[in-house]
Amino acid sequence: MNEGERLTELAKRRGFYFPAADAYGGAAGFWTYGPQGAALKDNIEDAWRDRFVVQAGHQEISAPDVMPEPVFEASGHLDGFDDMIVECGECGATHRADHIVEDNTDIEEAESLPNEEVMEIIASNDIPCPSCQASLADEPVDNFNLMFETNIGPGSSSPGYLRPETAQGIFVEFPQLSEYARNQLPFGVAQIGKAYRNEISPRKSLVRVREFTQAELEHFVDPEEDEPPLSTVEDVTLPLYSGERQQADDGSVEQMTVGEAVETGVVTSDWVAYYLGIARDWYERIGIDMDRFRFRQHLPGELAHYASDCWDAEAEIDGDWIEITGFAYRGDYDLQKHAEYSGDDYTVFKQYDEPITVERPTVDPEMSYLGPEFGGDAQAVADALEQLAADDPDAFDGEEVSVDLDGESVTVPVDQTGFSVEEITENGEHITPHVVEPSFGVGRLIYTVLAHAYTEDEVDNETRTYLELPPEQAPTTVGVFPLMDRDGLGEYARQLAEGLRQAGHSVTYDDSGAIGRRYRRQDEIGTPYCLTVDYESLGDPEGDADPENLQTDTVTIRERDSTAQKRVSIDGLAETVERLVGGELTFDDL
RNA sequence: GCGCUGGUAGUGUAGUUGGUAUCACGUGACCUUGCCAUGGUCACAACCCGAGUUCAAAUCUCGGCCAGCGCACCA
Repeated sequence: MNEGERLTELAKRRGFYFPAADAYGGAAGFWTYGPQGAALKDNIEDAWRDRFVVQAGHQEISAPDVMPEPVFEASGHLDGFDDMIVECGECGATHRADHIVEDNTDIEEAESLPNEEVMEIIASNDIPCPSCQASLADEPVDNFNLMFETNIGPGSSSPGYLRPETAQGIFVEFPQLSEYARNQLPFGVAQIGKAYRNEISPRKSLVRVREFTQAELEHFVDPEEDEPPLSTVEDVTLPLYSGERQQADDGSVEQMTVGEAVETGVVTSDWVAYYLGIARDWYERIGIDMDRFRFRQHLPGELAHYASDCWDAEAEIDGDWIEITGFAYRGDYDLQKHAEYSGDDYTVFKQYDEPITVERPTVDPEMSYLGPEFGGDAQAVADALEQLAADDPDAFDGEEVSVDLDGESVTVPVDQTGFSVEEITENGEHITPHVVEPSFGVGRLIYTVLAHAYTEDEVDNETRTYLELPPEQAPTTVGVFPLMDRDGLGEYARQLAEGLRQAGHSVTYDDSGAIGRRYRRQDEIGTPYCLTVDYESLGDPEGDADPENLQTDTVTIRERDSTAQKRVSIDGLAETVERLVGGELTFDDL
């Protein structure tokens, strides 16, 4: 079994995740998180929230999963997510119609052409099926949209779509969100939520699915003035796999600090570099193996149309590199689009330190002259004069001024134009913010964390499987066991478990079978600590304990990774466990 | 979406001249067990779905669904 298979088996057996609706044959690309998986997902989301919202001083929102069509017309998903496909009647292979047209003709951007035209181009150019060379001349060109479509309300007059990314829910609400940020750049808005893509072929359990959770941050910045606090991350070492490195033969990763990456220009955007640094430490915190991790730069050909520089965080599993986060500098693309399509204001007013006075040439044409002189063209002449004043105020220096009207030059006396140069005080300007976007795939993070946490070792000549999860991420914090369920050990342990639960810990109580078996159960779900109530806890002088030195009201605490045990007092135990989980205390300190 | 391979208790598996299913782990109960999958007894639990062939289908045929891999796809 390879890593992925072992993980899938463990995930199903122990309740991390499994195919959804299996009773009805299931549906490809949909997974249910079981009790352990849902808890792990919550913990990872909480850790993300802690770092990218709370510590970063950003705000979190929750937008709808369904949005009306115009949102996706503006975002470009309606066209961009809509693939033109043509199916070969001979071999049945499906191809991107626009791609084969681009490959076989001089036409670029075939995607923007209507389907019928693409079909005609295929026929008239005799483009064959790339798989079997059969003629595609009479094959219809169809659309396949990766977005799930639905209807809002009765009938089909109001189409809606399940969002293919959470980001648009932030962009579309920018005017309101900006208001909440008191219109002060920079500010960040985060969202953790579901996104949906009707993928052609879901693969590799949680890696490519049709419904998934994204954790996205949209950091809105003033491109002219705002700088990331690079000094806080400049010494963080990044494993960078630049475009240049990818094209070189050895294809090796280069270890470089954030500071060096910015200085040498390997990462062109300071903002992206900043987030790579933040994210790298965060990945380590949630348990991703930094020896199986890299940041890969998008090659020029794979860059999205809106992005200038883009890096993916990738993790290695079974020799494959899986994208777990995309870091994009999206510029002002998204806000511009929504401004254009909605007509609303997606800018921020940026006040100057000092108001500035500018000279602005203006015209105030004498319409009672232009009207009789130019008739129906009078307004066009006035507009042309206004444009000329802005472009070339010197043209108004003489007695007459000429403007171009539909290729014809017309002349107007300057004294009829009302030309003047006004002094105007400007207090600031409207700018469209740029956006820096780290976008995390939560399911893929879970998959990676589990794969990297999966460990086997040997205890007393037996193979032991355990998940080396950081205590903070572990679905269950502590297992509580009586050594045996008799002589009051069980009652004592149940009370202990209850007390820990009331203190907010995620506790599993288990009195079934031998103690070793119970430890192994917890090992497999990554529970970092187990507490065992034994006879010494009760003050029973029988057995192993030194009767002269009985430590009543103590329990043993066992560490998952080392299987080492220590004896701790039940006084303040909830707090001790909390400090262990929080990393303020190590097991060795006990 | 195409192709290849596969689908048997919760998990991993055995099982082709067609006759209702093997083993292990697991789960539960009881006994044993004074700290790392103890031993014992008992119990629970499966042939992916549908159609066809047949007296009879886990087994043969067809279709579907699902999984893994390859191709394609991944604004």
